[in-house]
Amino acid sequence: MAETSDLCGSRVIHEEKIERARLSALGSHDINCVTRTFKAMGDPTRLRILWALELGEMCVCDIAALLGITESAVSHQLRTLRHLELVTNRREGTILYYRPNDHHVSQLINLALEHVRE
Amino acid sequence: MAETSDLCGSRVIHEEKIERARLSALGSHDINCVTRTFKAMGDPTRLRILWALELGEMCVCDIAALLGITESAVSHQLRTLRHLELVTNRREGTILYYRPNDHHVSQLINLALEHVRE
DNA sequence: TGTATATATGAACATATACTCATATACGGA
DNA sequence: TCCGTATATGAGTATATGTTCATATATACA
Repeated sequence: MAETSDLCGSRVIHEEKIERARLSALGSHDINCVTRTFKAMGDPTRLRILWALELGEMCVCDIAALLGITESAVSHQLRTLRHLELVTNRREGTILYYRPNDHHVSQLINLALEHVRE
Repeated sequence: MAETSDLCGSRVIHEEKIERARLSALGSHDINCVTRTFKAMGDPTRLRILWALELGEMCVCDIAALLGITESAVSHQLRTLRHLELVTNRREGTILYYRPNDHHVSQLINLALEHVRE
């Protein structure tokens, strides 16, 4: 039976495991960035936008028509995705064409699909 | 200049892009499952738990000590991760040892890390 | 310069969710 | 069977977040 000690008000059964985990733990910056990325992809509207853009660039009103929601809602979500550098855009007159920013987006979605379909 | 038509109250500029996206869109079941998976990984507490477990199985109170939160909070989050089959456990007496359920978990985190570090 | 189109943004509201606290369950040992 | 340990669960609460509505900005064209 493992020894039980007490640290910071928490019971600690396997100190060496905790120490090992503490040493390889991600820094708060990494945690925040990765968390925000996953959170962004963890919303049905944003996930459907990202998946659609993998087929090719689309403008805001087309995405709105595809998803059946307002252009304002799409624009808000695109801002979130832009700030996380998950999408980027190019302007042609008054129209903004959005596309995925890098190949990680589709890789992440396909990995998650593999997971849930297994 | 592209033609503008109207469908279901939304402006539609590029009907063929919308149709193409509609045909390859993910079904609502896939969307729900993938969304829940990303949402689960989009929380700092759960992400730190998943990352720690990649080093080897840990029990609830060790995780609580590592993260500096209550065992109740850890247990609640582990339930979420269990239901999504992101983690699994084995019992040894009264102690439950948790570990990642499959290799997708670390692949997803490492991909996201690549993205935010680029 | 004035108007129309396409998108962005701010505030407000309704819902979702992460944690806490209290309590319940599961297992081992006396 | 009674007690202690380890974990699970339910209700409540504070915070976060997705959408809507109203308004602002940017570009094209007359």
